[in-house]
Amino acid sequence: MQQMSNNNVKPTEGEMEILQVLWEKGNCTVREVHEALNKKESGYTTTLKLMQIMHEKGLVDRDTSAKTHVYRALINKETTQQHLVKKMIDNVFNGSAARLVMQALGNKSASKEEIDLIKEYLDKLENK
Amino acid sequence: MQQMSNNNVKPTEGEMEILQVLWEKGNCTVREVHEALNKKESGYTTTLKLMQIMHEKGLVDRDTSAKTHVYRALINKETTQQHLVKKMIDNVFNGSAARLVMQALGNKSASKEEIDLIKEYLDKLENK
DNA sequence: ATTTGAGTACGAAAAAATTCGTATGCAACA
DNA sequence: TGTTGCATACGAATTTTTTCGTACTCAAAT
Repeated sequence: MQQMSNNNVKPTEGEMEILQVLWEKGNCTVREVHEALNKKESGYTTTLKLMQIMHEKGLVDRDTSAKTHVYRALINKETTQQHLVKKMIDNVFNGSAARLVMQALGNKSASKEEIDLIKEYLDKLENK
Repeated sequence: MQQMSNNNVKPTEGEMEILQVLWEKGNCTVREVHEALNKKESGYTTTLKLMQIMHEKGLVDRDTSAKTHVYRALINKETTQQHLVKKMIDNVFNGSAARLVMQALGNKSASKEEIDLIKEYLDKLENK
């Protein structure tokens, strides 16, 4: 079979950084990804290898028709984020979403714009 | 010196689980921790070893006056949570606290009470 | 035609994290 | 006095993740 649900696959931290770039920029070459996350100490082939492994795991797909391959994320951004957030809520905030939220806001000095955005969102949430 | 700020130390995932228990329950023996997180496949000495390593790293302290040692977390819960949240925001939500918040709320169907709590909190945040 | 540069493939080393086996101490108790 | 049960200590094996070295290919420029 090609590959069944890969939603059970848990990306490592390094893989997450790469997925991040792919989600952000859309399709990318290895070099583009490597430059986007300009890790101080880490060679090009490291990024390459990581992306090859991700391909084996079914986390990304790639177009190999040209010499320089082009990668794209296969797993869903929102779903993956959701998993991670849920894990953090359980794991770090004893299951309380509210506590995570406050921590996130208090700490990160969110801008007024961001805060308004969130309020709006909360209103919508409440009215349904 | 005793030990300087250990806030640079980044707990591993396994260590986080243990810290969680220590923060929750206060001081604990190894057995108590091991039972609290009843990992399916993982022996008692694994938990013991992990906690010993955490002691070396300065993540926990322990009272060895009795035969059965009693551990307590040395690093601060809020500070640690803050670090983790910040990392997640940067790493997974492209620096947007708001996006993490919405993900956390949308997903976890927070109760009306929780939502109100958060709104209140936001108002306070905005007014200073 | 050669050289050069940018790309992939991939084994294997290195580093990090987890897990376990076994030695040993000690206290309770049969 | 054993013997049994829980506890620590700790080296070492295992597993997971990251990193790199090197070989090979191909196209473009010399």
